[in-house]
Amino acid sequence: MIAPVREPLPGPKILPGFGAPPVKLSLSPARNGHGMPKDDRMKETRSGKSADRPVVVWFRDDLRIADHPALHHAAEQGAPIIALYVHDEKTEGIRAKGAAQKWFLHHCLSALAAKLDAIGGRLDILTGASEAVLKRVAGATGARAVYWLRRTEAAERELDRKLKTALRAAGIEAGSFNGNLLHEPARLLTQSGGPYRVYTPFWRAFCNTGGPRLPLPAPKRLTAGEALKDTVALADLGLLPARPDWARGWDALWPVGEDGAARMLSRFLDGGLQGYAEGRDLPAKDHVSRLSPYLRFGAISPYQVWHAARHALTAGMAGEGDAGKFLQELGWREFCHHLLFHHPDLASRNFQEKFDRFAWRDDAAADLECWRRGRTGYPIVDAGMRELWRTGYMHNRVRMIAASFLIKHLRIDWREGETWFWDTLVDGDPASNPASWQWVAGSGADAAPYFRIFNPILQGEKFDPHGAYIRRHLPELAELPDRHLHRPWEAPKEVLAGAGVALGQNYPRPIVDHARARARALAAFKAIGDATGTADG
DNA sequence: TTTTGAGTTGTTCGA
DNA sequence: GTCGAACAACTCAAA
Repeated sequence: MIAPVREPLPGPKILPGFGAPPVKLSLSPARNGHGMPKDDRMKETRSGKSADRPVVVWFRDDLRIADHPALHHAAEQGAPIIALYVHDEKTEGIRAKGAAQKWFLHHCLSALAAKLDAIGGRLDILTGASEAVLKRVAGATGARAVYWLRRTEAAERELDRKLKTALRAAGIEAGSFNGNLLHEPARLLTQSGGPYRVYTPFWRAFCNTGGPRLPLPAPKRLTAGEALKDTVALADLGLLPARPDWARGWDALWPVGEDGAARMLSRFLDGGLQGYAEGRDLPAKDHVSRLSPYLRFGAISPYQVWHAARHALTAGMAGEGDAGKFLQELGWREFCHHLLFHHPDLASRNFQEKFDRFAWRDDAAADLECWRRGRTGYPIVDAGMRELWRTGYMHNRVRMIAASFLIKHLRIDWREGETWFWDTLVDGDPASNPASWQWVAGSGADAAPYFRIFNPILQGEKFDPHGAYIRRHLPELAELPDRHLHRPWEAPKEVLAGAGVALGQNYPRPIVDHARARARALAAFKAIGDATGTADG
């Protein structure tokens, strides 16, 4: 069980605006489907023997050495390797990482550097606009090739496309590999040739593709290329919070890098997977994998996770139902990336256009702040928001409850919630975060029906029946008996006094009444449903 | 082409 | 207390 960090945290770290304007992109042509670059031709335009010229491996959201097709391919060639990370805050349209993500990123980079060191390599860090940096490095070192793993975000793909063109024009091989996704979003399509919009058919189609390849081994030995000029120390990137250090204690929650990911994985397979199908809904229990931030930064690959779970199943460590449910969660990660790939403005724009008419409240700043701080008066919501604030993580079931509350009870635009999660979650993911928020809002593909409005009281009673999760994160309510814990405002005065709860003082009264909020939400959703309706009430 | 069945995670109300 | 139906209509995927 992971103990919470009791450190109170400071105000908002960053509140970026909603995403940059969508970038128009041309889809790259079909690839060969084997994770290999589609153009492997060697180009000899520089002097010197090809084998002496270094290969640049550009690390991005794939901070590992095992099961890394780009590194693997480079290492097989025996050339000196320049392992490069570019801290890019310059390229336009690339979404700035949230504060909690930066903390996680820092530690992944640190761990990757150590991993590379141990096999004779070296991680170099540079800052600047990626395209310019890569071109400069490739030119200065006389690199023969640059390899990387593909990403999903539109601006990043556009960057990669431009870089690829520029490198090839300069006679340098440019190879992109698939290593972060189990499927190729451009290739897994419906029979009519379009992208999937519904999860179940997507998953069925994926399962019919024959299953993911086996993970690649980490290289045993590398030769590091010559040191680069102008490299930056990791500590100087400013990824860690300084004063106050709101992440104090997080290293106990999140063991770093690939080794940390492996520990999390085996902890989960040993203890959490058995009973996952039911246990994953109980936030007080430890039946979730907590692999999301590691997958987000590529400290572990989905191939490694997939095969580990399959192995646990065949070894009898888990039942078909439990393992299947867990694999499906990997499937949801794939589906979210599928959606982002085909809908680049997923984070900024309603997937269903009719939601552009939804009557979000624009005078709700105070309620939004209550939600962020975990002061809504609904214990399960507040416990989740405090868990997020203190640990950089929130249990999946509680994410849905908290998100539903913001959208439906407070009628605050889902993009406000998405932005907050992006900044505060260590696993803030460019695909999963917006896709999930749209799913809850009902504006997404394959969305929840409009009438599915979580009752925060019932959800608490159902999934945290003894309040262990609430007590953990809301110590001010810890002494309340179970039957009043999920609705303290209904508790008799003497019970509240006996538990040391002073409503309105050390714990807030509900900021909205559930029944009324539900009725208003239903009306607002109904209003956008009318084809001719104008949702101006 | 047309048709058909289905769609992650809920709640409330009345019998 | 338990159970089933109602809660919109629509769009997607596949037959």
